Amino acid sequence: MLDPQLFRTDLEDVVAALAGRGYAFDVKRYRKLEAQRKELQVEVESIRAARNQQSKKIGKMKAAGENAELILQEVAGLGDQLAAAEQVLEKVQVDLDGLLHSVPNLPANGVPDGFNEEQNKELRTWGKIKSFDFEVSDHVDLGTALGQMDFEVAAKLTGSRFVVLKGQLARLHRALIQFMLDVHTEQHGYSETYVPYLVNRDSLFGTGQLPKFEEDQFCATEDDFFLIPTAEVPLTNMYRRVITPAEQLPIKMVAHTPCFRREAGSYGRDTRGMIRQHQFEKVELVQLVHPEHSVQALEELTGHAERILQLLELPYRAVALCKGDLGFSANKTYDLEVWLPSQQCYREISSCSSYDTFQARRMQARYRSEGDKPQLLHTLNGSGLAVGRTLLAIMENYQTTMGEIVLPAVIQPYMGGQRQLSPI
RNA sequence: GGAGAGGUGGCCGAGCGGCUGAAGGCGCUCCCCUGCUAAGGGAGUAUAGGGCGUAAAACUCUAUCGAGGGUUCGAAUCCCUCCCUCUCCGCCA
Repeated sequence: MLDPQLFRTDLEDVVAALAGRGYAFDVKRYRKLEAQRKELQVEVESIRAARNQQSKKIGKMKAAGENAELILQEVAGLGDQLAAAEQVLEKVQVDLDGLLHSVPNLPANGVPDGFNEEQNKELRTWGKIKSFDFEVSDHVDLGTALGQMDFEVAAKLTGSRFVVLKGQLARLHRALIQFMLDVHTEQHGYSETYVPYLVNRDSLFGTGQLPKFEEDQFCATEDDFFLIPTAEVPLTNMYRRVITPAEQLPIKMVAHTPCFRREAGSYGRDTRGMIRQHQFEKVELVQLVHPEHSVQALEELTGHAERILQLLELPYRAVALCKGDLGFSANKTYDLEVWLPSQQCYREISSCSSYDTFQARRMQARYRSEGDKPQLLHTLNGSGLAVGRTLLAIMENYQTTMGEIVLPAVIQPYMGGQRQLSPI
């Protein structure tokens, strides 16, 4: 969330910045609630102060063996007055919190203007798009022909948007995870972390998925736990209500987890294949940094994700999301999009974002420099990479006319030296 | 799942209805003393929110002793619910 102080001091600027990303802030409602809040809070606190003072007096009188009857009667009325005022304040505070909690982050400097995907800005492309001298298949046809990818049996087990992988393809899927983790831990300085896949409401609130996006989450209602939509949630929330000594920053963590998303509202999109699933694997990078370093950190983190694509020799491009395409909590996002021959276009395979203090404020994740007060730190994260999409990108980009899949050199050691996948 | 014990400040630990934002100790910061080291003396040492302030400070109010409710003029202290930790038993990958 944004600093409530910012709304009080720079309302105009905040509203303008929000309009830039297509968010209409209800200024009238805010002004009204904030005015009420202020008045009521002052009232409640002054009643409370009066009561505390009197109660203390009663204590002292009783200790001295005096009769406190008179004051006691006087104070009795305060209790009801206080309760009534508190109730009204509570209601206003809840409304105000609700309003502020659903306000998205402000775009960072330099984020391109625009309200939708078309206005995102391509920054660079990498790798050579292969030309095939035969009709390319998509990963569904390739996987089915291999006899190692089965959507129908997954549908029987659960429903749509799930997949079963078998044999060498399942192994490749696992190998990609190992490979990514190895690169990030050994070359990029991330600390490997294993985390819960079920989290509570506080955690989802901390990273910004709640309260606004509850319908996108899978909930274990019995316990009020949620299946994580990304490892960002448990990783970042490890530092919820923690004050980290400044010299321990940056904190860099990497985790492989499954991710679960209901994909509500995307019923018609990417219904074929592994692009959009309810369950998928991801290797996630998270950094907690000193505010002065977050701009640089986003560039680095994005580079770390790009490194995986480069090592796998998959053509991709990097895109800066425009203001209107930013996620709720992000102030800046770079998407990495991998080339898919079957679709003749680039598709998202990684999303790297910085959040300035937006998540940190919700989580109260802070750092402290020697002798200073605790300050909110900055959070960042990015996929390094989405594993399912990496798998299908390899299948499509490395297919042969015989329907085999040639394995990128770096992955072969993880496949027992095997050099290609062939039909079972 | 059964039985028990607990959750207090950076840490240890007292308190079990008022004078306790919280004794005492450790740690940390500053000052004094001692020619180093060790020891000693003194002061300070939470976080968040509000009001007032151009800002910082100062001042002032409020909240916080696992979380949420309740009793009371007044709750760290009494009652209820929940969460977490530990010990023993059972079960289990």
